[in-house]
Amino acid sequence: MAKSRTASAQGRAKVTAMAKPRGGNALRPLATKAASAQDARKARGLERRDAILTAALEEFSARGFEATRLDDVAARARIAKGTIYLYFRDKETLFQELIRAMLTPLVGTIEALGAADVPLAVLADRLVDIFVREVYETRRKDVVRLMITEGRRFPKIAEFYYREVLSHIIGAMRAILRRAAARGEVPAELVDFPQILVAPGLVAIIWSGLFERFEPLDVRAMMKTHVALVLAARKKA
Amino acid sequence: MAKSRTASAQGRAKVTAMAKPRGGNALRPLATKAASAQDARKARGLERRDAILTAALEEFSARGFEATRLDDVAARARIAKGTIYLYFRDKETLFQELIRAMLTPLVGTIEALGAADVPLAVLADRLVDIFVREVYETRRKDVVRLMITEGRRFPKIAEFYYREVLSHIIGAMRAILRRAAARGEVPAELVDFPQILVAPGLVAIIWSGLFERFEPLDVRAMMKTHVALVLAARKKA
Amino acid sequence: MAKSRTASAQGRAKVTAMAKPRGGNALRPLATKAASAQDARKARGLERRDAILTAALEEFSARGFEATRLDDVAARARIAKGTIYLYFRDKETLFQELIRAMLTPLVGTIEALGAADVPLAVLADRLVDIFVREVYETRRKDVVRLMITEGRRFPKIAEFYYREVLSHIIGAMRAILRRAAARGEVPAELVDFPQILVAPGLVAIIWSGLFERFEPLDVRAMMKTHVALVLAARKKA
Amino acid sequence: MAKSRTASAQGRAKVTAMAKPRGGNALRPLATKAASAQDARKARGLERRDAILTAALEEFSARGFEATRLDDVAARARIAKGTIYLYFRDKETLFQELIRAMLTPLVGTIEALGAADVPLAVLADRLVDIFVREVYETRRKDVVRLMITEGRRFPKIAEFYYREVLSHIIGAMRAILRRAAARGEVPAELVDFPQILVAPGLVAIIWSGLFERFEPLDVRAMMKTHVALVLAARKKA
DNA sequence: GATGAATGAGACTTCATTCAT
DNA sequence: GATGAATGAAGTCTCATTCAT
Repeated sequence: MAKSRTASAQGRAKVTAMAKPRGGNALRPLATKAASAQDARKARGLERRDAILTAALEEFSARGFEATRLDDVAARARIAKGTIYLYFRDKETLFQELIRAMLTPLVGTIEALGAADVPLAVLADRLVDIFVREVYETRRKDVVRLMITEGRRFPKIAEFYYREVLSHIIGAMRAILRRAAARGEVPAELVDFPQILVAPGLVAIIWSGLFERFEPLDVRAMMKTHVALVLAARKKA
Repeated sequence: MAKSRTASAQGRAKVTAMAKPRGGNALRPLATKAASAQDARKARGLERRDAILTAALEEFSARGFEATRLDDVAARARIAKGTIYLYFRDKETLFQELIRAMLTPLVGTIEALGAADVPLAVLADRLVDIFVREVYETRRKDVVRLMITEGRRFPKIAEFYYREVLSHIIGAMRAILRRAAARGEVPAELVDFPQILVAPGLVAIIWSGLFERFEPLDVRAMMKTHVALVLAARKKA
Repeated sequence: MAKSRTASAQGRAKVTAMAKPRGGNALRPLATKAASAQDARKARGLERRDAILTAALEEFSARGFEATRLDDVAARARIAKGTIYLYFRDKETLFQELIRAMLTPLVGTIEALGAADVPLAVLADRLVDIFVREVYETRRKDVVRLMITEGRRFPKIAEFYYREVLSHIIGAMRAILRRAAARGEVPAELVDFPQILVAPGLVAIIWSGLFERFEPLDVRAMMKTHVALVLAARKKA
Repeated sequence: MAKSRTASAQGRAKVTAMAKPRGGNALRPLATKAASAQDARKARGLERRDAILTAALEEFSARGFEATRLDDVAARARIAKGTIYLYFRDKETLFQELIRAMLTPLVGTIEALGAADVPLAVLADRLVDIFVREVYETRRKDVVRLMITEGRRFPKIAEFYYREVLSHIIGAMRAILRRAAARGEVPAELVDFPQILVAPGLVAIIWSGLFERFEPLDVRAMMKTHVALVLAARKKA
């Protein structure tokens, strides 16, 4: 005589209609105008794929992997349930592809950053700006959040994320810190913990999802403060 | 194919095996020796409750809320599945009670800290030590992680956590920072972002769950480095 | 806009109520009166199991493995769908257990027959009788039919059937034929093809399922004729 | 995210690969050289139909009706899934047409046999030979097997099979037996059970699908033994 | 005619919750 | 209080069938 699984499953609004999958998003570079009929079909397919990924991101972000129903993803993407399976083997693959698709483009950007040999003060400002504009204020924030919240149950994704994204970020940070330390801009020990540099960003992402409504957080200001803190420590050395 | 439903339920075998719910855990202050038979019964009940909570923590931590089966919780607690419902209304309540039970004791400790009027250098060491010993190296780390990973789907818990725990921590931190700033120990802007102080701790918790296997992290060292960073920034002011 | 999968799926009557799972059937030797409450529970469980097996046999026989819905099996067994999974891992296992449960008891009987050293004329009569009474006129006929119709998609069952049942039957037949041939009761070549002895039985089972309505078949008479044929051939030798 | 649905469907690529529907198979008498363009088109259509039927036979044989996916049939026939529906109303019709197409040509052959007035010894040899060469060693064996395994769920096919094939075979056998009995070649009772004559053939077909791998069976030898048995019985009369 | 992307009904299976014992 | 068998709602995935191109 079970009635409903979890009370939290209530109040889930049926998605009746959604905005047409927004034009140029980050899921795919840019589809040049399709020339032939075959290309048109392929383009249509990619469009669908993107629509699914976009819908999936929203649902997964809102409810988490397990609680998300493919029915809802389909409704949000304005397609039939079965269509999802034309593009993704199963729910798990959809999730993984989502993470992959959203994070892959980041890698290039990051790599570039590590290479630039400019004063930390300048670079830090740039980093903060990129983080806020390219991650925090976009859907990528949700992907990072998903990574944090679901990563444990998807070791493969965690590995992918570590290998393809995080290790690069960490590597870039370390390179930056090493040069900064050499110039006396930061304490040498910091080189061992690039995570410290990233920490406020992650905390901001977590905070925004859980506590924003109780106490808003000015991310940019926080990160600037943090940067200032790091830079201020140099004098000591 | 005898239909004997007649046999009365006399000699019902006791639960095959009952794990002695581990001695002094953090779920309950201390059960003073039960005096009367009634107390004994009550104590037994509390023991059960604790066993369930402990088992639940392990399962929830390992799989997340949705993916956790009460079957497994019951098995781990060495009780029957139905018994869980004698102590908790439903799965969601169990989860909430778990968070509550584990985090409540923390509050007192934190409040105390905010009050102590000692140099930040001393206090910071103490805080790091408490965090590592009382959170990071205990199951409370898992609770914090659960808070992070599941909080979004349990606004009530997020609220409880914010109200009962986080706001106190933040408040204490702010008080500490205010005094430290007054003494010129830290830049004044830091008072607005106590989150920065906590960030490395959270990052460590997340890191430990996702990437430890790829790249281990020395939490204590990282936090000391962070503290040093914060303290080093004072000179500037 | 798919409408329905297969036209043949129509006209499937909903099983609203079924006769109480018949008393002493072949699925289980005999449940001696349950003594304790625990025994009662166990007995109840076996009863359920049998009810499921019985219902499954009927559904599988009527529609084949794939076309059978566990929903219907459950309805026929007067239990909830989920209950099936308390007794059988999945649909396939249910099917296999069904075959196993029904055929296993046969083995003993067969072994006994091969041992008896009596004139073929006598033995053959006995065999025919056993086949008709123990197989053809019982649900075991359906099991044999299922073996024939589904065996190809269940190599494991085919193997089980061959190893546990068929090879014994064939072996017994061969032993019987060998002795009969030695006595000059049958041509020696027959020893190489015990299948010939069994063939009319199988054909009868197939016939009964497919063509009975067009042209009834008197199994017993056919088998007697066949036996007579085999015995008549002896004179030649 | 280009939305170019504008491109017209001009140069649609032809099917990647088109298997030359095996030359002279049994599905169709003989396609006389197509004379006009219209005939060519029709011939092309028949070719397609045959390719589908051939593919269907293989898939149905391997997996049974329900478990066969039209996707697989299409892939095997090297056509698009939708094309199947240009030639057959639905899956069930495809199945029925398949049986029909394969069995119809047999009928003539059988009728002829019943008419020949030769000694049973001669005729029987001929029958065995025809069975082995025309059925057992061809795909028709699979059709007969399908008839046996799926017939129950397709009463219409069973009826067709009985009416168009089986009754003719039975009739022919009966005629043969009647004449043979009149000549004293077989016991008179056999006339009532022509099934006995066919039984070893069916058993061989079943055996080949299920147990061949455990114990091979020499069909021709078995059938010869069986014929010898039947003929040997005459002396008695 | 041919294609194959899209659809959506349907079936298996899981598991939170209940309740007779 | 405790048990664990039973329930049935719900979700994932499949695949026959349709239809725009």
